[in-house]
Amino acid sequence: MKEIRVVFMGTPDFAVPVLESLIEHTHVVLVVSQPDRMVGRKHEIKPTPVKEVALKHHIPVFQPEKIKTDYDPIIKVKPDLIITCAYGQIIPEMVLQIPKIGAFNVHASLLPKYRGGAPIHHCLINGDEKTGVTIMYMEKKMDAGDIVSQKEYSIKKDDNVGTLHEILSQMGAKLLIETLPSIIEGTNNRTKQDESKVTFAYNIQREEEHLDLKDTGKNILNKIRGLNPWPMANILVNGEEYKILEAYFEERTSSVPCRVCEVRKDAIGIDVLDGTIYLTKIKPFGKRIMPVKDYLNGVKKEEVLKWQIR
RNA sequence: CGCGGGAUAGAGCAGUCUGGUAGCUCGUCGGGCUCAUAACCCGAAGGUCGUUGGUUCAAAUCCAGCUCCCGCAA
Repeated sequence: MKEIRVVFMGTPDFAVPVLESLIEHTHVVLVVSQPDRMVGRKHEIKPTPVKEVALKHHIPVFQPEKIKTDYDPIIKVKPDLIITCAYGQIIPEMVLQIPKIGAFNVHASLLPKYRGGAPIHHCLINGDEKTGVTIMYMEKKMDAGDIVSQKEYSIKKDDNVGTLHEILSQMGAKLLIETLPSIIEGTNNRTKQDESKVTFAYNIQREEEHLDLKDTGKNILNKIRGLNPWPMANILVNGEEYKILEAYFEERTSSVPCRVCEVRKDAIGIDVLDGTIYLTKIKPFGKRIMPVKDYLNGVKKEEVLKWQIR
């Protein structure tokens, strides 16, 4: 596959293993990534993770503001293949027609479930038992192309966004390399997505990060898991935003939602609809992430029992 | 020059306003109690109070610069 000329389009960490595999097995002639953005508190501009890898391997990088109108460099390198993974911009049909063999995408869900930018978060929030990765044809419509190959993953009880992200990005890279020979030979599978089973996983909105303590313990735990370690679920304590990273749940018949009912040695118990959520890892306002055990070393138990939670 | 919070023992914090012997809760180590323990009791080690300079008889504390961390906003 070394002679296959590939243009890779991707931006965040998730795309890095895919790019690295492509570099190892094919001839990556150009990397397309989002423009460098200001990140952090100061005016620091950081290259995207994908760009860093490209630079390390001395591969040219192209970072158009608008791929919709600005794609000449892709034409110039005469690619056989375009591979995308979490690029971050809608890619116009004109670009998809450039490569001789075709344009393919690596997506972190079992399509047609969870089209969109945050499939990992949504499968955890919904409490799914399995997810996976999909290699599919690129189409004008987002994540709607025909499926070439898929691989499933059984979600473990202690998986969160961080662990799934890691696992699925590796899995996606591996599946792509396994699938590539058939794509190059033209012997690959091509299955239409069942439109009746399509669901969407849009990016998480700021308001969705807030925990509804009148919900069931199970739903709340799923949400905590599905937002950990990024962007993190939160509650308001005395008007300040506390992030919740880990918790466990105990069922209880009589509970008054939103109230701190118990302070244990290493957990803070808050009543929800059908029991008590015990917080074990939090990020207090203005502080860093810490186990609740550490947090309790520095505050009085009585103060915690007086928390006004919303 | 976008706005704000912070840095004190391995961890989480108090002390700073009003300058005068370095504290609390944990953890660690040693000993005791116990059939036993993550429980309880006794004891110990562990800090140039982020960094540099200034004021002062005396600075964790007051003043100024710098570094790093954390939110918000982008």
